[in-house]
Amino acid sequence: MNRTAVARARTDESTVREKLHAAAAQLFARKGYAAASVQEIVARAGVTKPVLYYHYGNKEGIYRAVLAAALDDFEARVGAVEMLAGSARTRLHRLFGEVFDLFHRHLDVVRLMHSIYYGPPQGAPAFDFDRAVFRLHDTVLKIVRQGQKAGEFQGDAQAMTLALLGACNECIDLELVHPKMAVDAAGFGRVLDVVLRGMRKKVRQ
Amino acid sequence: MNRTAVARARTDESTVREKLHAAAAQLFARKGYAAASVQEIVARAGVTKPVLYYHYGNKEGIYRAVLAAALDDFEARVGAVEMLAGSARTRLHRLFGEVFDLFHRHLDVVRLMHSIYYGPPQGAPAFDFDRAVFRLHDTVLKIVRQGQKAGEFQGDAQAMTLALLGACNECIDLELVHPKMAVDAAGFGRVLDVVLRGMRKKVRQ
DNA sequence: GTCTATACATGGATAGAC
DNA sequence: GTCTATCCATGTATAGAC
Repeated sequence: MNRTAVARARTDESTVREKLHAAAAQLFARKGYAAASVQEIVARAGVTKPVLYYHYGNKEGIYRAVLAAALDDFEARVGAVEMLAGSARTRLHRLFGEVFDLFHRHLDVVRLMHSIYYGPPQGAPAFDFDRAVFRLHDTVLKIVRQGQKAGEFQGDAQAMTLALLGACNECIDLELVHPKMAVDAAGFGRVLDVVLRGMRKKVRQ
Repeated sequence: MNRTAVARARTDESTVREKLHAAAAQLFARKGYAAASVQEIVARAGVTKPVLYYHYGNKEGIYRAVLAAALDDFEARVGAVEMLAGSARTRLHRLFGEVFDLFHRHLDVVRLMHSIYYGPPQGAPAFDFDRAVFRLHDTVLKIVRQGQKAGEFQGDAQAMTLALLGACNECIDLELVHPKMAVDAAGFGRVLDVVLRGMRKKVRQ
């Protein structure tokens, strides 16, 4: 039984790094980069300032660590759904269902990323979100094109991709701003279906 | 010729209030509320701090003035398009065309509002964006329902409204983040058409 | 690795002269 | 109405002891 295992076994104690990471994630998400102070982060983690600077170098360091961890998680999810079988329509439903669900369970982090990505740089260090965003975009576009080749869809692939992503973003945004009025997974499915209906190829009846 | 007219006639001089307003609008939009300092605002306006506090009370005062002016402008536009004639499809195209165009010409302000509305409260005073957002949402929903009654559309009115708004937001967001890849008005029209196609009622052929 | 104490900068806001 | 000078709180970051 080494030292790490001993530390892990204690009461509810995780390592200091983990506590700092968790505290920073919550505060950055709830207050934004500028408004979340180092003082508050260390207070919530139950340590003092030098501990944070020892482990993460500076405020920017722990900020990057938090964002990177969240994005890695997101990419792993998308990657997992990417290689499923089935019709293009089914796979798009699965993909967006997964994304909707993931965002739904991490609204705070989504809110933070959203404001950093789309909003003015609020004194926050630049961070590369594009990799993850492009990943999702390209995955959707790929499935749409496969659907075209298979004769499922017709129309402008880029326009269809944007319409699909827009439907997803709109439902997430609604949840961010008016949780009471937000749609659930079924409601999101109906919004998605409006778009999918506009994509499908007409068949002689 | 009164005193105001004389002041207006001078070189490029507008009133001090107007210069402060313009400087604040730019800086809030480019840096966010917290990161835009009073010092920078007054420097850009070519005056000193007490002037700002004399005219607007405090930082929050000029911030509210900037946002209120922008929202009033937006609501006036939506109101103007609201009472047009034509098919539901045509009116939706006109409405979103107007909104897309307006946002396009004020990207900085849109960016600011976006981050305040969807993002974490970055130390910024609370501000009521809901009035304007609901206004657009309700206008779209109303036209959609009229389209249903007229036999133009079929389906879930709420889902269709969200799909339309999502298409619009997606194109604006794209412009905010990747101007190079952004779609123009025609491209936006195509995205809108994907959704509208999914809304329309099938006719026997 | 973690603490106390502190240096140092910035930012919001005001007093008081003009 | 506008200026100069200044107050004071907060925030990032570090020195140095343990």
